[in-house]
Amino acid sequence: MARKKVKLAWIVNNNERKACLKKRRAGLMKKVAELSILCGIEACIVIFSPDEVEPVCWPSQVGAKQVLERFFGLPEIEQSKKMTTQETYCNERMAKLQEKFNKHERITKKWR
Amino acid sequence: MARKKVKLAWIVNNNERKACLKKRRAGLMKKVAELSILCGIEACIVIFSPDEVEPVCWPSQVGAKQVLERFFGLPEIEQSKKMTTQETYCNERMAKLQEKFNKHERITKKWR
DNA sequence: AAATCTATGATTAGCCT
DNA sequence: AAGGCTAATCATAGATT
Repeated sequence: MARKKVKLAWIVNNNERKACLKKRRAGLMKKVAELSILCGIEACIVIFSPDEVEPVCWPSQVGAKQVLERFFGLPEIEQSKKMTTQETYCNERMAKLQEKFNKHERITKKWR
Repeated sequence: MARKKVKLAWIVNNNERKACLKKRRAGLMKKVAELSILCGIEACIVIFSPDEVEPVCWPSQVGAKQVLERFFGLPEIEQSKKMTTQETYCNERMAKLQEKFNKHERITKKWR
C-alpha cells in the first residue's frame, strides 16, 4: 500500500511476510480501538500467527473472551462455577473428616 | 481521516456515528481479509452494534467460531488442568487425613 | 533482526445527491 | 437513509540504518 501496490496473495518470502504481519496487525489493532471509541461499540479481534504461541488480541485475551462469550454463548462461567463447586465440595469433605478426627481424638483422650 | 482530522472520542451525533461505524467497519473487515491472505494466518473479528441484533463477523459467524475455539481451547485446557490438579491435591490431602485417622483409631483401640 | 523513514497507495470525513 | 465523490489524513512497502 505504499511505494508499490501490493498483490493480494500469500507473501512467499518469510521475512517479508513476517514484517507485513507485524505492521498490518498493529494497524488493525489501532483501528479496532479507534472504532470502539468513536462509535461506542463492543468489538474484539483475535489474530493467530504460526510463529507465535499466543494469539494477538484486542482488547485483551480476557476482554476478547468476554465479548465473544456473549456472541457464542460459550459456557465459561459454568465451567468456573463447576470448579468452585468442586472445590467447595472437596473442602467440605476435608472439614468433615477433620472434625471426625478431632472428635475421635477428644474422646480417646479420656481413655488414657 | 479525511477532510478533517477526527478527534478520538465518542461521536455524539447519531447519524454521524452510525455512518462512521458502517464505513470503518467495512474498512476493518477488508483489512482482516487482506491480512489473512497476505500472511496466511487465522484471524477473526466480531463487531457488535447497539442498533443491530447480529454482530458483524469475519470470516463469518461459523468461521469466527472455529478460529475462536482454538483460542478458547487453550484456557479451557489450562482450566481443566488446574481443576484436575486441585482435585488431585484435595484427594491427596483427604487420603493423608484419612490415614492419620485410621492410624489414630488403631492405636487408641489398644487403650480400651 | 528490529526500528525508523518516507513516498505512495488506501481509507475516510464531510458533502452532495 | 443509503450510496458516491474527493480532499485530506492515514497506513504501510520498500529502503535504510
